[in-house]
Amino acid sequence: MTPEELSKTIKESLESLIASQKLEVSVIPEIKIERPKSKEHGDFSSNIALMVAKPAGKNPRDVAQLLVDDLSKNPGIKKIEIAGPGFLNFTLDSASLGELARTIIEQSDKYGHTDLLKGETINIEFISANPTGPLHLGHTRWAAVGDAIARVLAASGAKVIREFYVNDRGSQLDKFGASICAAANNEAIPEDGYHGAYVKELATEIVKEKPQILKLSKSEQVIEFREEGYKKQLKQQQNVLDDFRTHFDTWTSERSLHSSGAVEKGLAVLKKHGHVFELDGATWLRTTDFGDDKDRVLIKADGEFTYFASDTAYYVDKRSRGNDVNIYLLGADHHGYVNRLRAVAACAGDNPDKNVEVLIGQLVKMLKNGQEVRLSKRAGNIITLEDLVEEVGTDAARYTLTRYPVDTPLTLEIDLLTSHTNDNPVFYVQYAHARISAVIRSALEKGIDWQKSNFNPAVLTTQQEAELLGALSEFPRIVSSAAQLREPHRVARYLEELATAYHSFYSACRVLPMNDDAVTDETIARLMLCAATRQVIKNGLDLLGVSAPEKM
RNA sequence: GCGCCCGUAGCUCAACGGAUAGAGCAACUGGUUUCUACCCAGUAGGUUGGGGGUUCGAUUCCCUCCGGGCGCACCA
Repeated sequence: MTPEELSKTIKESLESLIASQKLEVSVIPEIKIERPKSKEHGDFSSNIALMVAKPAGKNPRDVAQLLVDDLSKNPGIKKIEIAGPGFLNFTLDSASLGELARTIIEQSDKYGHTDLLKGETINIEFISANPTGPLHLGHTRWAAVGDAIARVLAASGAKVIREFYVNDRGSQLDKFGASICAAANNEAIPEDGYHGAYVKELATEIVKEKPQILKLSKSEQVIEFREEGYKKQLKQQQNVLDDFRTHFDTWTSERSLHSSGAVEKGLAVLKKHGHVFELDGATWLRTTDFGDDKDRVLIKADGEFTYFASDTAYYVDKRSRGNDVNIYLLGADHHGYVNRLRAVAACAGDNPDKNVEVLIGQLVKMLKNGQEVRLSKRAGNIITLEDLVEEVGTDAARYTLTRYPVDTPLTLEIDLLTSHTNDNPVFYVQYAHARISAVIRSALEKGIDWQKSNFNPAVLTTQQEAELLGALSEFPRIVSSAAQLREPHRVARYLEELATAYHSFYSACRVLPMNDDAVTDETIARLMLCAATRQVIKNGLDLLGVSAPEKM
C-alpha cells in the first residue's frame, strides 16, 4: 500500500461515515499522508481528524476514533493508533508495505512522475545573460536550478519550455564592441567597458580571422567587432551550457523582437487595454495602475524604444505562443522588476497571479582562503561557470547549487568544494547508487536471477527495511511538491535521506547469501528492495541533472 | 526615505501551519573475517534575532522593533 492508496482509502472511509450520518462535513479537505519523524508513530500518519473536527463540530479524537473503527477492516493495515490531539498513526503489515518495491521496479523511470500539472504549458526563462562575456557563478546557479525546476515540472506532467532571452541590443553591447575594438588596437579599454581577459582574447581571434577589419574606420570597426564578438560570445555561452547539461528549447533575441514587429504588436496590445499615455514627448505605460511604484517609459522622447518596451513585447509574445505560466528566474539585484513584470501582465489584460511567476534568487557569494571574492563582470574579476566545473565537476556543481532554496544567499567555500570529499553530499548519494549497483552485479555473478524469482514482500520485516520502504514511498510526493513549489532542493534533500536509509539498511541487513548458503525468499526480497532503491536514486538524480554512476 | 529578501546548533544549511525543531562539517565514544568503510551506531551542542497577535498547534501566517543583503533611470 502506497501513501496515495492509503489517502484514497481514508477518503472512502470518510465518505461512508458521512453517508451513514455519523459525521457531518460538507467538504472533505485534501488528505495528506506524512511519514512521521519518529519511528514510534508508525509507517505513515495523517492529521485528517484534526482538519475535519472543527467543521464537523466534534472533538478531534472522537473523529479519529470513528475513522479507526472504519479503517481497521482494511487488510493491509496492521495497526492504527490515535495520538496527541488526534493524529492517526498507521502501521502497515510488511507484505503490504513491501509491495512497493515491485511497484517501483515495474514503473521504472516513471516512478515519481505524476499528471499533477497535466495540461499546463509552463515557460521558464532563466540565465538570460548579456552576450558580452562568460557566464558567471550567479548564472551557473540559475542554470542548475532553472533546469532542475524544468525537470520536476515535466515529471509532474506539465509541458515545459526552457527559454533564454538574449540581450543583443543596446548600450551594453555597444560598450562590448568598443572594448574589443580598443583591445584590438592596443588602446586603453574605456573605463565603463569590459576589462576581462576574454576581451583581449576575442580581439585577437577576430583580427586573426578577419584582418581587414583593422583597415575600416574606427566607427565601422566598433560595429564589426561588436557583431563578431557577440556571435562568438553567444556561441561560447551555448557550448558551456550544453556541457553543463542545460539545454534550452528557445533562444529569443531582443533584436528579433524588433525586426519581427513583435514590439509594435506588444505596444498595440497594451494600447488596446488603455494603459498607454503620452507625457513630455515620451510614451509611457501606466504600471502604477497595478502596484508598480512608478510609471515606465516605452518610447523615449528621442523616438527610441526602451529596454522596457522590449520586455513588454517579449511578455506578449510569450503569451501568444501559448504559455499559460511564465516563470522568470531573476537575481536579487533585479527584484525591483517583480512589480513591473506583474504590472505588464495586468496591463496586457492578464492575471499576474496566474500568468506570471517571478522567482528571486539571492546572490552567490564565494569565499576563497576565507576572503570574499567579489564578482564583477565589468571588472573582469569573475569566476565563471567553467571555472567551477573545472574545480569540482559538473555533477558536484549542479548538485551543490540545487541543494539550497534559491531565496537564501549561497556561500560557496571553494576550498571545501575542491576537496571533493568533505561537505559534498552528491558523493554520498552517488556512492549509495554505486554500492547498490555492486550488490546487484554480484548477485548476477552468483547466478541469482532475482527478477524471475518469486517475490515475497512479507519477509521484509526489519526496522531498517521498513524505514527504507517508507522513504521510497515518499518520492512521488517529494517530486510533486518540488514542482508545485518550484523548489528542486527538496529532491536533493530527499535523496540524502534515502541514501542514509539505504546505507543503514546495508550495514544491518545482509543481502546476498554468505559462502554456500542457499538463496532464500529474504535474498530475493532484499534484492528487489535494492533494485527499487537504485531506481529511485537514479530517478531523483536525473531530476537534478546529475549522473548516477554504477561504479565509483 | 520607500520597497523586496534573509536572520534556526560553533560553521554551512533543512523542516506541506503539526507531535520531542533536524542533517552534514567540526568535537567526543564505539563498530568491518565475507555484498564498495567515500560506510554504520551513538554522545554532546538551541529562549528558531527581540516583543506582541491569529489558533487546538507558529521556525512557518500578521504587526512591530533590531541586525544583514539588495533594489529604487527617458541605462541595458
